[in-house]
This record gives sequence, C-alpha cells and structure tokens, in this order.
Amino acid sequence: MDNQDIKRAGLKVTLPRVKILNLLESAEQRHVSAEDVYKLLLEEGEDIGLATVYRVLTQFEGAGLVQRHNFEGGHAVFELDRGAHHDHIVCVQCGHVEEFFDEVIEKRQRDVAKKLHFQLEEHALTLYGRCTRKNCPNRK
Amino acid sequence: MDNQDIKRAGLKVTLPRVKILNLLESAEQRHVSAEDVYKLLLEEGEDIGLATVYRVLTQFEGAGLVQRHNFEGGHAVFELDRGAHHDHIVCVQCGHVEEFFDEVIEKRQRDVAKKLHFQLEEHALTLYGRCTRKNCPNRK
DNA sequence: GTTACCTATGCAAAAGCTTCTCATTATCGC
DNA sequence: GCGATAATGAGAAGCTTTTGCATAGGTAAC
Ligand SMILES: [Mn+2]
Ligand SMILES: [Mn+2]
Ligand SMILES: [Zn+2]
Ligand SMILES: [Zn+2]
Repeated sequence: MDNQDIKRAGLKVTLPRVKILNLLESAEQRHVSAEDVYKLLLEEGEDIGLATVYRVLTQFEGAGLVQRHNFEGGHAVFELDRGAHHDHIVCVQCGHVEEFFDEVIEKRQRDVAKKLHFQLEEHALTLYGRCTRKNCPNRK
Repeated sequence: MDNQDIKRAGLKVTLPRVKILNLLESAEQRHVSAEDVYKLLLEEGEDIGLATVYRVLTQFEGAGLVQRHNFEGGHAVFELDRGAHHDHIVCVQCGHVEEFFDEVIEKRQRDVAKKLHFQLEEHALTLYGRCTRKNCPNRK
C-alpha cells in the first residue's frame, strides 16, 4: 500500500491522503473510527480536518483500499483492506476486536442465499461477547 | 402479546404502548423503523409523538418484547420478539427482508467464540443481496 | 367514583455522527 | 512556472436518536 494505490484510484496524492493511509498501515489498532483517525493525526501534529478524514476514508473505501464496518454503537470503524476477508468478534466490555474466518459459515451463507433465491452480494457478521484478557474490566 | 405483557414489564398500559404493540403484531412489514411506526400511527389517526415511539420501542426492547436490528443505512429497525431466534437477508434493491435460521452457522459461531476465548453474548448476521421477486426493480 | 401520586407524553431543543457548501489552496500535466 | 481542476478546512446542515420539562394520564388506595 503506497502512493501508487492512491493514484490508481484516480485520486491526487495529497498530504492528508498519504498520512491517513500511513496511519491505517501502522496504527496499533487495526479498527479505527473517523474520529480516532482525526485525533491520531492531531497527535502527530497534522492539522487535517475531520471532514477531510471522512471524505478520504469514503474515497478509499470506494477504491477498495479500506473497509468500513458498522459495529454496534452508531459509529463506523475502518480498517485497511488487506485482501483477506474476515469477520469480527467484539468485546462488549473493553471494545477489543478479534478477527476470524470460518469457511463453513461462509459456505452456509451462500447456501442460505441460494435457497431463498437471493443473489448474495455481501454479509455482515459480528459476534459480541466478553474477552478474557487481563486488562479487560470484568464489568460494563 | 397483549396488555398483560406491558404490565409485566413494569410499564403502565397507555394508549401509545397499546397501539404500538398492536401495530407490530399486525403490520404487513415485520421489520419497521421508528419512523415507519410513527407514520403508520399517523395514518391510523393516532397522534403519537416520534419521541414517544422511540421511548416505547426502547422500553419494549428492554422488556424482551421487541428486537432491534441495525441493518446498513443508519437507522434501526424493530420487530416483535416471537421467541425464535433468526438472522436476516436483505435485498439491496427493494429492501425486502427474509428471515432464516441455520443451526450450523449458530454452532460455528459458538465454536469460534470459544476458540478465541470470548464468552459469547450475541451476534449480528445479515446477508445482503438481490432478491428475485417480480416487483423488485432490477437496478438500484 | 375520587383523590393523590407518580409515570408517561408531546414538543422542542440538543446530541452524536456524518455529509455538504463554499471560499481558499494545492496538485499535476504541460 | 502556469493554468485547469481537484482537494482541503471550517462551519453549517442533515439525520437519526435522545433528553428536558411542563402537562396529561394511569393506578392504586380510599
Ligand atoms: Mn478486521
Ligand atoms: Mn426478523
Ligand atoms: Zn474485553
Ligand atoms: Zn428485491
């Protein structure tokens, strides 16, 4: 993922776009909200407007560079599209996100769509539970 | 589902609550947004505020009478909780919703959560595609 | 059936996230 | 470098959902 990807998407290589792409590649959190991106950029000293963050993330999504997920809670989260489809399990206590891929689930989804006469385009599967990490608070 | 269910939830049996519950039972569309409910009530001549619709739906959800789903598109949809868990497939062209239940998917979800050391609480699975009903427009 | 208490309602305002408007600035091919 | 065109930033606006508050209504005890 480099500036060529931005160009290939028909977008000009601007500082905001480069910074956002770099951030998504290197952030310790793979799944970040637009607000997260905005604040992380501020911490780096980059004064990029929130509107630009939203615009760029949406453009990157359209270009296939980024994926958008609508977890519960009202705000979307974004992650770099690394090409490997996966779904998510989210801790309802600490917000920690793990990724998983289950071919059996994927196949059954295709079967369900077929049986119901739908031409399947995509799916959204998110599990919610409590993780067992040490730093996870044992109460909401 | 009758007024006793409202009482059992510790809520007073008021006209808005009764009307909304009846509407959810009899509406030809099982999955309706708060705005849908508001407008349907208006059509029936009931002058119930949108804030009340939101409040009542949220209370019904808390009482286990109603389920809330966050399909794509920003606004939540509600349906009467008839006790049988199911997931959804939504037509991206006409919005038509079908319900399904697949025990294999359910089991794999539990297995995934276990393997990742999460105590599974719930899940959201929605498939998106194009339905093949006659009245479905073949373009977005 | 009345009364009294306390909840529920309606309206408008506000909140939270996201998009849009528009004047200004930056990119990029020539 | 220049000019055409796209991109940006700041704030306003949009949408769904929530909240504050004065008023109306349901309930349970007389
Ligand atoms: Mn992911
Ligand atoms: Mn349903
Ligand atoms: Zn956790
Ligand atoms: Zn359809």
